[in-house]
Amino acid sequence: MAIVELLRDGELTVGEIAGRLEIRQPQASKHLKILADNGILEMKAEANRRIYKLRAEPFQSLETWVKSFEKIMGERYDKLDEYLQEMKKVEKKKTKNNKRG
Amino acid sequence: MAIVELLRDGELTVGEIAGRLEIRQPQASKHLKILADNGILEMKAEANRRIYKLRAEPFQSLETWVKSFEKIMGERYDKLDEYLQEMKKVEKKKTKNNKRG
DNA sequence: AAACAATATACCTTAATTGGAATATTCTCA
DNA sequence: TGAGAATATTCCAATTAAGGTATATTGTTT
Repeated sequence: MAIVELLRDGELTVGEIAGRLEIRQPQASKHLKILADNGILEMKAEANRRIYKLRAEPFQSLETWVKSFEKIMGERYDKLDEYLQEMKKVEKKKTKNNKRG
Repeated sequence: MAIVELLRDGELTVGEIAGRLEIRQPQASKHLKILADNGILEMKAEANRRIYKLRAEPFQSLETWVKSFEKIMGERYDKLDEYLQEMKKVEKKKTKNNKRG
């Protein structure tokens, strides 16, 4: 996640990433490999540098995924709200019959 | 993630979650606790059942986060595109002077 | 080719996560 | 109150991920 946040501002080499995150170069390489293998990052080789940057696609997919949840949760809230309205009516009736409100 | 996907369709008790995901009840409880502690789920106690459901907020935050990336990546693409146009012009000039194209 | 720079890999150690079985807790119902 | 149901907690083993150091690889420069 730190790498993803860092690359938000633009592409960087492995060494720059390691330096800014204060991790060692092999750690940076390992995490970058995993992120690239999973399609989060893309790499271009330039001389003996490897420049990594974010890929757009996973973020688009994630947004689609998140939106699908928000849609469903919104719908469910409507149902719950209706239900709660019903409950209030029932509660009032009960209260009338109770000694304490 | 399996629990989150499962709860997409509505709230469920611990036992139902364990059953549908084919995990044991203690595992379900542990994962549910972590998800609830981190604000992903909310729980309501009903007799001796605990009913878990998704909370909307983290999904909204996630969408905001994702969108901020898409916005930035979109802007960056424009810049990169301009840059690439410049590079093409430079490459053509180089090619004219090279023995091989 | 030799020295150097940047990065990737391999191997090992340590930390964190996950899963299992047993048990404690809380609630219901007779 | 006692039995049973549903869930949480504890303790332990196993798996997985992360971090370190050394070294291999690739490219550059002289």
